Amino acid sequence: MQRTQFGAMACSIARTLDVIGEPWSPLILRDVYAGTHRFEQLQRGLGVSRKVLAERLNWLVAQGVLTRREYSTRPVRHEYLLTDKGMELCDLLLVMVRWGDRWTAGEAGPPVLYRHHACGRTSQVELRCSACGEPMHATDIDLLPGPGADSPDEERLDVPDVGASERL
Amino acid sequence: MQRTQFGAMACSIARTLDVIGEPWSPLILRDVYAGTHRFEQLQRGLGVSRKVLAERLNWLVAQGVLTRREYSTRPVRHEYLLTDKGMELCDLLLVMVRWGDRWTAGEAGPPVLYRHHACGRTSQVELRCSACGEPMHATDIDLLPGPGADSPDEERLDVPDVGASERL
DNA sequence: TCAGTCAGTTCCTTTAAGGAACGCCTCGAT
DNA sequence: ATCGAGGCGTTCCTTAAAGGAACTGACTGA
Repeated sequence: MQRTQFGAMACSIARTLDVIGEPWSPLILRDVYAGTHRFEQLQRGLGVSRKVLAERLNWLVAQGVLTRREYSTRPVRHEYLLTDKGMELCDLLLVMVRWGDRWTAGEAGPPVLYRHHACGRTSQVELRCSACGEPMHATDIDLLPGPGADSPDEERLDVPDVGASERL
Repeated sequence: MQRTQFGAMACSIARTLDVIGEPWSPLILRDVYAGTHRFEQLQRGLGVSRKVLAERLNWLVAQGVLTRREYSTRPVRHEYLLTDKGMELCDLLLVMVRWGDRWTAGEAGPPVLYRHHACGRTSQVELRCSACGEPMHATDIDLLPGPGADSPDEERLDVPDVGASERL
């Protein structure tokens, strides 16, 4: 498949995809978050091939999203736990859940409900502006080049410039 | 690659991935959101192969995330626009941006800034509970089986049961 | 008439996913 | 002590998908 590496792009979306964009990675994250920490359980629960699971776990550990913790010496056995970095990635899962619930759940309704500790109620996440606290959606936003933008280009805001050769 | 279909799983994350989980799809969505609507521009901006771009665009149109609008008869030319369903998917991009900015941007800082129309300030999205309005993160949540759950299993909450044969 | 634009499509090569088998270590029962 | 099962990978082969370049086809403008 010889897949393009997204990590080098000057775009936080591409760089996030570099970390969890591979097939299965978000589902592995979901299961670890939901309490499945061991290789065998993950493999059976997901139905993913052992080869891919091993690759993904190594990658996620290398990226600092998961940690490997020894839960048994002799034989040495590890389990996989979320780091802070990984736990924050789970916020992304919550937003995926909201969209999936809204647009793909259909008649049956959402397969999982989320109860908020603070208020004890079953609810969903909502996106709000960190500055004013009002709802903030993709429609309510202007894009501006930030300090990490790599090319002061015309109107191409977050389009990566990897090749940097054919400009046009 | 003979990839597993996620769409059939009883999990909103898996079903969302089925829609935009393929490589390039989120970046295509990003560019359409940022104002790139035509095949040629998308292809050049992303550096994706034309074959894959055509496949992805067809899929996203089929899923109702994008619409094809004719902007020229003779020759017939279409441009790609976000539907409401697609625009709501962009919320997901905003959350990816926040994580990417925080964990992958490094020294250079975020490549793109977001200005909130309502308050005019440059800010980020924040996740809050739709019921009580307080911050709501993956750490603040309990998972409960919902109406759309497919198997009243033990503790495996949102793990799909596609095989349904090997239970253990 | 000829180059150029735009949107795909086709073909070939390379790489990744699926899936099954195997390897290795250890514990527990016979 | 021997056998089987649990747990965690690794290896191998097949199949499918990504990359990339070339090609088609309908137009435009010089």
